[in-house]
Amino acid sequence: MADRLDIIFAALADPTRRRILAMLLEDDMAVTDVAEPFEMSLAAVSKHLGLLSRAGLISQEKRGRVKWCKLEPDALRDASVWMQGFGQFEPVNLDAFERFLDTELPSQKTHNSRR
Amino acid sequence: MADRLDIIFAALADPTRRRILAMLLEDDMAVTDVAEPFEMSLAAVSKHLGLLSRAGLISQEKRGRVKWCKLEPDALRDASVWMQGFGQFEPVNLDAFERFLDTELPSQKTHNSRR
DNA sequence: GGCATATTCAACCTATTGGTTGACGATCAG
DNA sequence: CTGATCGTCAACCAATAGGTTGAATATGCC
Repeated sequence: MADRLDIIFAALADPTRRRILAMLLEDDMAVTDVAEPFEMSLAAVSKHLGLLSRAGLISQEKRGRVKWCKLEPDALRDASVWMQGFGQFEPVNLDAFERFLDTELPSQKTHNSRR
Repeated sequence: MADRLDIIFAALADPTRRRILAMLLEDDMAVTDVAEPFEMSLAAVSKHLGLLSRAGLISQEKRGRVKWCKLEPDALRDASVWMQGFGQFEPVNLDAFERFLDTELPSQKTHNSRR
């Protein structure tokens, strides 16, 4: 009964998960590497990734011991369509997006080791 | 500490609240009229409206006994900017939006009495 | 004043969320 | 085989979300 949009918006409503998505925007990452910059247990991050995966926002593929996480931006299209129906939004302002990334990715250390 | 985007996305993650927003897209409405099509108490709808208001997605203005609810589509801009940074979304597909409205506004009886 | 209407508040209940820890299964390296 | 690494699972916990009901507060009508 829970609508697809319910799940997508709920997934986006958490700052940890939005930060993960922003990280994956740069590159695919292993679960352990995703978890590294967060001050919480690996299990907690694993749960967040499970939520993102169930929402279709990322996909996960296991190769060997390592499970790679990949951003699936297509899943945002439904939500984006829904939202844009409400407003005559200005043409996309990428600068504003950069500002969001800056606030949500503090202390931008480059991880993505071991590919 | 709860980010503005947290609150906006959380507000959008509930089907009742999305349906309310879609209703307000047509016209401003009094709290009682907003609540009418829902199978839940007035207090519950009032809480939902409070959440939407705190998220900035609607504004509420009391005139006499009646509190009028008004859509504030501007508040969606931040979230929209965030999302669009992730994808090269096709130009807005209004037909898709209409489909969402159909699924989220079942049995479209026209309320908006007593203005 | 006295009653009806519009809306919120307060207390409560249950389910879900976001986190923890410890044990576990899989896979790779030596 | 042994041991380390990768990731999930299960059980638990505190806080929040979404709903209820009943009382309370405004306001409008006669």
